[in-house]
Amino acid sequence: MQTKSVTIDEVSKKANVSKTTISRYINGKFEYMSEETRERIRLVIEELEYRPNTIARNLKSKKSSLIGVIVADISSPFSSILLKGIIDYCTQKGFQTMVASTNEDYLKEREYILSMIDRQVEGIIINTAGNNLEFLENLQLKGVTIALADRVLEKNIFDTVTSDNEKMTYKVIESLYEKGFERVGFFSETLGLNSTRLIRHKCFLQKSEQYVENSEHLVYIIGDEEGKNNYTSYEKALLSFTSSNEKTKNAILAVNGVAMLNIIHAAKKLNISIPNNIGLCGYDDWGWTSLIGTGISVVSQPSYEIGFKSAELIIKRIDKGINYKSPIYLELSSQLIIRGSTSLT
Amino acid sequence: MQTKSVTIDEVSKKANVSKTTISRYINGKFEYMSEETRERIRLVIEELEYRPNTIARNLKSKKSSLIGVIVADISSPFSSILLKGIIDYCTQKGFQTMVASTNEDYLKEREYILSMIDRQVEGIIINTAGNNLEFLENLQLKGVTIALADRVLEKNIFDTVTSDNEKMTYKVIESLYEKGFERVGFFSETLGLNSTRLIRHKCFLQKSEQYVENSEHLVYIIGDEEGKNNYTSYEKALLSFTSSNEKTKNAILAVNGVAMLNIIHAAKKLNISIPNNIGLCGYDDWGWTSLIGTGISVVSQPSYEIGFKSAELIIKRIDKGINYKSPIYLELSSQLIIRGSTSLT
DNA sequence: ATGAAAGCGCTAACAT
DNA sequence: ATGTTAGCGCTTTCAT
Repeated sequence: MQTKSVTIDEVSKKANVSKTTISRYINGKFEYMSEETRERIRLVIEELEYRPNTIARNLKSKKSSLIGVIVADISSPFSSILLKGIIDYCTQKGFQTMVASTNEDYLKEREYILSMIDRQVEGIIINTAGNNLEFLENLQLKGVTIALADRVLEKNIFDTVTSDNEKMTYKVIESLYEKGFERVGFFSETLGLNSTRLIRHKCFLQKSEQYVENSEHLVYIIGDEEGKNNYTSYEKALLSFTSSNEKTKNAILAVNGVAMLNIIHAAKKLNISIPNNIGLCGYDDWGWTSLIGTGISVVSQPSYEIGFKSAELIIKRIDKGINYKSPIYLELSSQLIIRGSTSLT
Repeated sequence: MQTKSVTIDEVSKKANVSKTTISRYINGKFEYMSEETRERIRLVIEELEYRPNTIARNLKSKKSSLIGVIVADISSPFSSILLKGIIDYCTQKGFQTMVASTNEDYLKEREYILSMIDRQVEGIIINTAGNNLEFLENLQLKGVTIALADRVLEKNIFDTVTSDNEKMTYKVIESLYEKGFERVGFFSETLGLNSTRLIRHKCFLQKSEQYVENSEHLVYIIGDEEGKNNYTSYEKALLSFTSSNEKTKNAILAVNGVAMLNIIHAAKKLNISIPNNIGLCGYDDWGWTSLIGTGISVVSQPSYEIGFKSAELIIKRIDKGINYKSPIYLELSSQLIIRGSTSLT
């Protein structure tokens, strides 16, 4: 891209020293040269506007100061906050980030990861689309530094930062039934390989058993596939849920912010009032949740902190070398925020 | 990071050919070798799991297939959609992206841009924090390929993709007065160097003159500095606006989605009903805008397309070489969506 | 305090 | 159809 750029050679000639000395200068090893030389080099570099070629330095030194970041869906607010956490920490530590988005495709995930390794990234933070346990394990065995952000794989294999999904899912369901709701439905897009959705789903089933007979039929999956509990739209699912038992007090737990938004849209279209006709609670506390109706109750996730911490973990791992001890698993706390959408009057 | 990686040398030895032939193979120049050799190389590469070192290839070839992306605030939904557009196009064209966020700091912007150039990116897409006209012009003169996304600098210097801010600002103000509002206030965070805010502000003043005497005093800036029209919080500004003239029908134009959200929060806190006590209209149509109250009227911006197109522009520029013709300026269309927040009954 | 020389892993001009 | 050779721009021994 540069028409022609200044190299270390030109600088060394103009400053009348060897490339070695220039190299020492740009690496801050001033002990190896006289005050005078140092100053002369400084001036020449300034004059020529010399900037070392990072690519060339990397090739030789094997240090790229690059962290790869793989997110499953860059357009979701969750990812953008996660990314901010990651980038903030990395920048602060002198690392740059390469970002890719897999659109929930685990094959793309593999492709992007390999491609980043080819670029000599020093570590990779992954918000995984799933299904890549073996693939990632192999990479780690080969010396690739990996950290998982938000979405988990088997514990004790990778450094992982996530949130307390189990605990909060139990808590939110308990809270709903204790408030007096008699049926709590679980609404989600296709669970797929998404660990977060899978965990919330599993905990939903487990916890619901304390309160209802058959929790399976309270699950509503919105997606394209055939199968039981499977609907093609939020409206259909919502209609099915509300009509299947009109005499009980019903509430919905939405698997994430996107699902929650879709449910609110569907409810509005169907003229179903929240919380008068149905209660609603979800995950993700984005700026608007308190403004819709009497406010939507949510589990507020520490998205930024998950990003920040995962970056911290990976950079520490890089600094100390890969084998200093077993994987670290961090579970950050979410917060249950109760608003009007779950009040029974 | 890799414990030790396979190089072209090992492959060439194991395959009993020269490095050149391997190089030809990995660059797809199969015309230069026999079917037999080709197959032999294929097998060796597979066996050794050889992957070419991108860093080394870049150093020699001067092609990094990397696009730098600088956004002003990565945590804003606007940026994340913009980014998605950029990354989608780049990925599709075989480019990878390096992302940095300046937090609206033009000095950081400079730093990150230089650092990306040091990494030999082939082009840089910038959502500029402002104030870097001269800096960027100089870089472009030196051969750096630059495209601006959303925020503009002087026209006809850089490839630029933005939206029709002037037109839509006129249109939204016209629409408000035509609906019967008698005073339209303009609410914004500190304008700073943000071209989008500055343009909307300028157009607000211009257009408002058609309808009111002194449009200057209808501007409410929320920020830390001292100065006229300057408030420390949205609540104070809102209170000042509403109380300064209680007999007229008032409406607010919020400079962007974030400001809009803040105004709604403030109105709620102050028990000011939208639109009964005050009309509201903003920019950015994020999923929730139709769900708050009777819906918030907005100018919906083509954020994804701005990202996508700016990536297209820069990659075309890269492919054809820097000087093929004068800068391209693209203004994509926004859409005015009228909802309940601007109805006068 | 400074430099010469040998690479890092690859590409490409120029053989043959 | 294949190889030799000379780098890309830097870092890093090993000398002096």
